[in-house]
Amino acid sequence: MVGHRVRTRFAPSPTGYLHVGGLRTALYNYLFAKRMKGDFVIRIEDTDQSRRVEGAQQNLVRTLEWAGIVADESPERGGNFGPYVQSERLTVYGEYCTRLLEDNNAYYCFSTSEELEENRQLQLKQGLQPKYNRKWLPEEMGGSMPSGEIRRKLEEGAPYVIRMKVPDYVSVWFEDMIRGPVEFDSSTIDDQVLMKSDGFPTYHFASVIDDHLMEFTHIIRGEEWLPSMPKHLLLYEFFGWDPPKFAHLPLLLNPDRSKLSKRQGDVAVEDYIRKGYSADAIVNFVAMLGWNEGEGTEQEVYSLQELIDKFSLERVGKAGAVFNTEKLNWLEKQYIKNRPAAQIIDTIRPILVEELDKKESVMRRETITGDSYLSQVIELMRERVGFEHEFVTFSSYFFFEPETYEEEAVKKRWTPETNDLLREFMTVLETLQPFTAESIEAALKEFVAPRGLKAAALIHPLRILVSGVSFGPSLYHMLEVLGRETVFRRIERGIERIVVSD
RNA sequence: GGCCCCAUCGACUAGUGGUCAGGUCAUCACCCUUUCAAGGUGGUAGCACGGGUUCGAAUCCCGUUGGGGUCACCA
Repeated sequence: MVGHRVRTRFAPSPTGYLHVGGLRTALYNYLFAKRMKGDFVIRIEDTDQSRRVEGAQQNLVRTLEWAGIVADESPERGGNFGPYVQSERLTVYGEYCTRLLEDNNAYYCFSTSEELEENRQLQLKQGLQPKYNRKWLPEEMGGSMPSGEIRRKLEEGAPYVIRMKVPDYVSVWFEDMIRGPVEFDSSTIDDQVLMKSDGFPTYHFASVIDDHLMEFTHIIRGEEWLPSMPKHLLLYEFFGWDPPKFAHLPLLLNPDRSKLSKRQGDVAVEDYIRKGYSADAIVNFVAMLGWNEGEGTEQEVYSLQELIDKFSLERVGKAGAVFNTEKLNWLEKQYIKNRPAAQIIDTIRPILVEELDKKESVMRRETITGDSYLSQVIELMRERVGFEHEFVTFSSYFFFEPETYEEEAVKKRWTPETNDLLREFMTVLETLQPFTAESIEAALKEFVAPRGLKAAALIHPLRILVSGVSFGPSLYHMLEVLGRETVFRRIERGIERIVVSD
């Protein structure tokens, strides 16, 4: 393996959406491969036809690519080690299975599921660890089944599975890149099914064969696979292959520290995309769940390229990490604060257009969907939104007339004189040249001073009339962006509609 | 239950024998301020426990406890 080009893989089964844990596994595989100037491969593990979901494979790849994780080899891109879908590699598994059979490392098993279950219950009742009873282990392999009986069943066409013969009492050892040395005793392992009765291989069998044939140098996967390491290692031994290096990643956890699962929150990457999280933030966040650069840095925000430059398996932690989205929210804001306006416009304009199709606005559509207007809105709002779509929804008053006026705020900011003051101030605004934040501010202060009023006496009512709410960006800048015409319209309409309850 | 993995603030973590145990998120207070944010300053908060080893342990060893994973013809 030394000196070979690094090759890693992400091997999901196409059963639905991309799990955030899966995203992290894929990401670490990708980062490691790219860091080492190697190849990252996607292989589809569809050996369970019953769980197959139409379109899942395409969705998986699409979501990965959304995150910036692009495979060098995959079912859609091809490559020199294909096919990359296990259901298209059945003959390969058949050949290697035959080899195991011939070498007496595997055997036919005709036990029915009912029989197996019965046996399991019996062992449980006796206080034993449930384990296959090796009923069909042939005599010549140390079992009690005569070869004639096996041959008879085969000729009969009886359904069967093929099991690996796990040697008794050998110890299996390997060095995990994250956990260090791990040792197992073969006596605790069952004779794992390698080929199912439908002719498909099990995960254990197919993945070992493919990992070898596809020449992966490093297998980076979730910790839930650690207990099946002895089976896999034994298979490498049976075939006389050098196993790749292994790294078992700590799990992503629910708030209660159990394995991250549905029902305790969203686990699909697609869920987070739908909520408005960006690839930048999700990738950054998920990368930091288990990995960090180490001493000497306080960096929290990393681009994908920076992650590639700095990633190493040595700095992956061993303990599980709670998937707590508080920090993800903060990261999302960091990215919004720094993202070029043009890029934000690309994502919010379609959202805005959709809104405008649903709900008419008195504002000129070409203006409010234009680059110039939108980038002004973005600069005013980027430090105040949590998601990009909030540029449209949270600050809808930049696009639509306010329909209601925050009741509490009106109550707090209105005095009996307020409306008259507002009307007077409008005459000032009417002729103000130019209509800019600076000139509005100056005019307002000039208006207010001789009357012995504070600027706030006008500022708050103006904000409420124009936006409907008591919070938002700098009032002066907001008025400038909205423009004189809109500001006037809203003040006039607002004064009529505001109900001042004493 | 067997086997395996893990254990620093509420969360993510730095730390590899000598640190006032550091940072980020969240939280609290204050500052800034027309509001809301953003920003700034400060605070609350942690080495699961018990034994060793050592002049000295968050760091090394053992045990306990706790948590998790896994024990399929699913991956």
